[in-house]
Amino acid sequence: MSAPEPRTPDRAEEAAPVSKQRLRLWLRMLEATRAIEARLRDELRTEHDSTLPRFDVLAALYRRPDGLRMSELSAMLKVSNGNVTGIVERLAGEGYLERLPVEGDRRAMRVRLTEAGRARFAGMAAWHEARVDDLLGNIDAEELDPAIALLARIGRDGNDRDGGA
Amino acid sequence: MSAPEPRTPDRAEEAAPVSKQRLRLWLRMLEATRAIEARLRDELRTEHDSTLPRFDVLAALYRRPDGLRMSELSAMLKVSNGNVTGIVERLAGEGYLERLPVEGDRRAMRVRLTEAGRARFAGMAAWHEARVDDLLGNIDAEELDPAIALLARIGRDGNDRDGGA
DNA sequence: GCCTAAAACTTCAGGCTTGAAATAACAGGT
DNA sequence: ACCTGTTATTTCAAGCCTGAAGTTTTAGGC
Repeated sequence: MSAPEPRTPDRAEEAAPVSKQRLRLWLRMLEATRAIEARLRDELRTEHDSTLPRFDVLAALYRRPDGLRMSELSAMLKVSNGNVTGIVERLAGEGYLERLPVEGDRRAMRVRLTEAGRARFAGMAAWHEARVDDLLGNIDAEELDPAIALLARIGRDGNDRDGGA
Repeated sequence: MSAPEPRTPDRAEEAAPVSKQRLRLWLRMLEATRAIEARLRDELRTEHDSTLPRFDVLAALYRRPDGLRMSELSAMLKVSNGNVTGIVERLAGEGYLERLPVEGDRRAMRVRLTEAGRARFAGMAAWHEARVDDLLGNIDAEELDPAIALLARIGRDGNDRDGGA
């Protein structure tokens, strides 16, 4: 119990290394993702005076000229409702988006980019794409499709502990 | 093979799609990583009453019976010094690690797991490896090595904006 | 119309994270 | 011994994030 060693060399002679390799893959994923995120966050802060969460919100709204409800926004970004409340509040304070009432449902809020917000995001988006292209420059064209396909299979379906309860 | 690529006579004619693909790869990386992180964080919280940052600190210290200095710890985990201060404070409060003076340098702090900390991590580590193995169960054995190799090339070397200044 | 359950948000406490500023201690030169 | 610059660490403000609890409004059943 004190050391995570391969316990049963008899039957699981091949299963153990594979699980180790999966763990290694996971650590590399984390490492790579965090390195790039750190880079983007830093430059977003120093050169664009913004943050990744703000960028994500602007990006989601940019393709929706009519805006989104708070709950749609949080579902799309996969963050909690309360989280979106705060980010939207700050972005609205900065003049990049506006909150509108939803006709027929006084509980709901529709949130939409202002013109300033559209212009703001357009500038950041071009920078962002170029920057990501550069940071992933190591990956050649023919490697992209397979890598995308592989990652698309991770974290989606029911790899639940209970095989499908 | 899947995309009918013309032979790109012009310079920018191929650069654009590749950069789009790199962006797509980045978004998939983010998506997959966040999905798994969310899963692990949730179960770590509900089933082990802990968090990912705490787990990371315990993991780093587990392989170092003599402990680590605060600065070594933050360098290893690639987070700020101030961040580590807080996490270590909480873990020490919970009795899982202890802070010792460093002989010959009264500025420095050595941090080491207690016996309770070792036992605590040993339990979580087995769970963690099994859980990651399950969450990445979609990835077959023969895909692991190439994927690991590809990710190892991301986020490391100088893909800096200034090509080598 | 009234009641209850559900939905859309917000608020809050607690924790994580960073970058900047503050403290304390060391190291080297004079 | 005294400065000066550097190193190790903590402190702090601000933001991000979650899950839980609270508010207001809607929808459905009666």
